[in-house]
Amino acid sequence: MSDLPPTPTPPPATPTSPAVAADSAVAGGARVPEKVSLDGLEDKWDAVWREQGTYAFDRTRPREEIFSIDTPPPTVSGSLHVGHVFSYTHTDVLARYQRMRGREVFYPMGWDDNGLPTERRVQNYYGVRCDPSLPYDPDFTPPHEGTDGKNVKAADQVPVSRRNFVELCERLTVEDERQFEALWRHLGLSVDWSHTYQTIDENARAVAQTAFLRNLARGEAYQAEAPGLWDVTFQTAVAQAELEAREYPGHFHRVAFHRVEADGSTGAPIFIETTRPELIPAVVALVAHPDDERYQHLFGTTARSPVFDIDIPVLPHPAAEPDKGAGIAMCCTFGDLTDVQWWRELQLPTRSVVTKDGRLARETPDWITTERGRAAYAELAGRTTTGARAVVVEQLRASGELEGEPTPTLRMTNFYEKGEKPLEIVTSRQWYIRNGGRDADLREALLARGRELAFHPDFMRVRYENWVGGLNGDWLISRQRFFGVAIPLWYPVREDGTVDHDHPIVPDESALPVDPSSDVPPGYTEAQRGVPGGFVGDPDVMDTWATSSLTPQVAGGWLRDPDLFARVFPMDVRPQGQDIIRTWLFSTVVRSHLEHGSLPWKHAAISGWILDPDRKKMSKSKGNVVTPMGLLQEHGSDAVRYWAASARLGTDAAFEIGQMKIGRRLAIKVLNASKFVLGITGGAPADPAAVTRPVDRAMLAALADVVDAATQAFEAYDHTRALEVTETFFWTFCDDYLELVKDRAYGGEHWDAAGTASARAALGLALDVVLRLLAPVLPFATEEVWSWWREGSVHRAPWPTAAPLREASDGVGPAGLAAAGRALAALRKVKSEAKVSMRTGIVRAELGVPAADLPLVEAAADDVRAAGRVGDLALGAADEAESPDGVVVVRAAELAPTA
RNA sequence: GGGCGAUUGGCUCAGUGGUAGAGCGCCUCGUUCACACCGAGGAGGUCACUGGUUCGAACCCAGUAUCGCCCA
Repeated sequence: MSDLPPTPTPPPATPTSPAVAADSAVAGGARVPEKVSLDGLEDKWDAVWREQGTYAFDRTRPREEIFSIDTPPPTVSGSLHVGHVFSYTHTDVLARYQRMRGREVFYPMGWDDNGLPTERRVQNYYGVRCDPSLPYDPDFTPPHEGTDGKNVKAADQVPVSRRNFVELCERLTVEDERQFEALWRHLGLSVDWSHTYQTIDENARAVAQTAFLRNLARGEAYQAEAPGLWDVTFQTAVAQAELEAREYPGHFHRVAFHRVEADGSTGAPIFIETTRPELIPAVVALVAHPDDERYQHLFGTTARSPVFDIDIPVLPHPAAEPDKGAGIAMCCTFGDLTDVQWWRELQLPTRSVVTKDGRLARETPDWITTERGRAAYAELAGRTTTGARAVVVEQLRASGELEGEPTPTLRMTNFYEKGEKPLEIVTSRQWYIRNGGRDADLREALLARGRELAFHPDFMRVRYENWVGGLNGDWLISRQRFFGVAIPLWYPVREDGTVDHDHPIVPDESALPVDPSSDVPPGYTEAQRGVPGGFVGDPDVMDTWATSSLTPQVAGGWLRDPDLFARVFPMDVRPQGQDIIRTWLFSTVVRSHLEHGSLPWKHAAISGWILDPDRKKMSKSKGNVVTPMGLLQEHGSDAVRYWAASARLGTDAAFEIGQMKIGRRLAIKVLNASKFVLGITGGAPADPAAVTRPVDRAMLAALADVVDAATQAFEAYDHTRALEVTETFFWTFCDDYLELVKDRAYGGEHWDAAGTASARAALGLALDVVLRLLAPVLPFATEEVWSWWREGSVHRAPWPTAAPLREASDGVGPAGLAAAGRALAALRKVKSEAKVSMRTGIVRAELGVPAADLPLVEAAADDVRAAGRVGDLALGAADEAESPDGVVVVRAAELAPTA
């Protein structure tokens, strides 16, 4: 009985509503406004929810009663767009359902202010730039406070310490966060706003550094000097997950290498094709496929490079592609990842010419020994790769070692996702965390975690598996950037002034977070920074994903609040976009697996894209974004939420104003139908035992089925199905049931009291249940109606169950409502085709009802007669011939004369 | 090149073996006694294509095409 309405008590005054003064109190205690409206409900109810702590998380509840959500922290320096509203609504709908099911929902909100976007924004807003070598200045005042969007030139930016930079970031993002919070509140997210975090705040830094140090202690984090992808614009190493392959135009150059005979003389040319002739000075081998007939005789011999006269071996390797170019390739250190593979597997020497700024080394390499080679290189020194390429092509042409003219080509090239120049491969010392990319056992363990995780929709798991299966190295977490969580290490400086990277100095966990550029390691003094016998701080920061991969720990209070953490972790669900399965989702699984030996959550709810009308992904760069707040204000939050909730997880959805209008219509209908029902029942307690009429019982039986279907759908993370079945029922309830019972529910002398009581009780029961079913999607309209006659929030009311409705329907099936509805439709059709008002009376009508439905319609005959305004209604059984489609046939109807 | 998803009325989408569905839009009409941010009725589809399995296929199987995304 718990979800039947309790005895209503007078609702509390709601001074926030100007409509209250005009409320009309009706018998039974309901206070329904004369005129209902959606306008202003967002502000009204946000204020009430805030004041009442409706969504406050009760941390005393045990783990099994808690539903915890690992909310995606939006990037605060970016702007919110419709896609955010879309996916965050999916999460909120789920949160509200779980809350009504009795789970205490842990629903925090984070702000992602760590990383490159914020770095750029702070630079421009305050006119500063981060220089980690500087000491912290507690009295620093930035040169600007907002620069109206103008960029401050790098030369004019004042260098500040990392700690000062972080402080400015926190200052700047306060305003961003206020605006985000205002939007989320307006949208109706049931977040507990006392649980917020920033990915750069002290707690997040402490968590990220602690996790890293523990990875280090267990051998899961390590440093290596190795060739890696490098962005020459940002001058930082880039991880595999940040790659983006793009088509990039170039030219194939057919270039002659030369066979070196046993006596040292050069012989026949060996032609290779390359798009990067400027790397010829870095050549270390020629490589062909071991089975390639054309080059069998060359394997094991020596070849000499054009122009630079570098002698190199000709070697077989299966990664060479016989049908690509000439089938034999030059291996340089390093042109691409295949070069790295050859270099590693064939144990070739390292001859690097491209430096970290994307230019060729200024010193002529010592492996170029001939005079013409050294002269040629001198012309390249210090040039960009593009500039050097043009020079080399001229040199090849001059020496006759270029065959024919370069032919244009378009090939896939690796870019940093935020970069505009192709990535180079540069050797540097970097930190890595093991992620299974170089370890089959770990990879298998992480794949098993993927199978353990419930993806919604399930097929999204494939993306995880593809990514994990395709990893070709560990996770590179160090970045040569300035703003971010510092790598919490120092290194001893040897007496000769060189840095001893092999013996990092580790802070105590209790000291975290630390900034090695301004904090001093244990046992040292600031005076020893950078001097022989002293120390230096690691200048790098961690990849932003190295912090984001710990959002469950950051939000859940790992380290700082073990009691809370034990109650919320592992979390129940991670909601996120499909685009960051390989980054955010995967890296979070890695960290949790390594640190906790478990999944970070049980479910992953993956939202799709928002597509514009041209089926293109909506994005800022395409200039087709809509301001979310404007959208909410124009259509109403419930309407926009309805649109979002109409799209299933994992499915791309069209940005459709029309769908929002439908949502708005539904929300208004909820207000109006509720007003009507409460106007009749007065909000009096609905007694299930009073429901005696078959059609009333049938309606409740149908509603019971809807409750089951909606509940089942929500449990399967299918909010769309839940909404659909509820919405369909609700419209039938309004269009057919309300019309059928209207007259009887009003009562009057021609109705017996029991019939009127039955209708009123059924209306009251149904309204109560339907509001609760719709509450997750339409939190404002349902709360508004709830407040008219109930105490407390509908969002803390228990989710309905079918059993009490079935009990009230007393064994009557759900078919009676639809059958009576079809009879009513037949009468409406008569009027519609006669082009008369629905209020027109029918003196006499005879309906042919399919035999199976006949008893059902007969049981509701009084209601059908009243709703159709029929004086004399005759019902007969229609056979297959008369009604082949099972419709109700009008055998005869005599319309009353219109007034 | 590999993988995943999609292809159903003008539009947006449901529908996983048993006589094609919804909403919007459209057409016709009505109405202010819950609802004009309204109501009623109607028209409209050989379910992308080709084979196959089956008594029966939008649905299962094989292949093809187109679109989108992910990975090479």
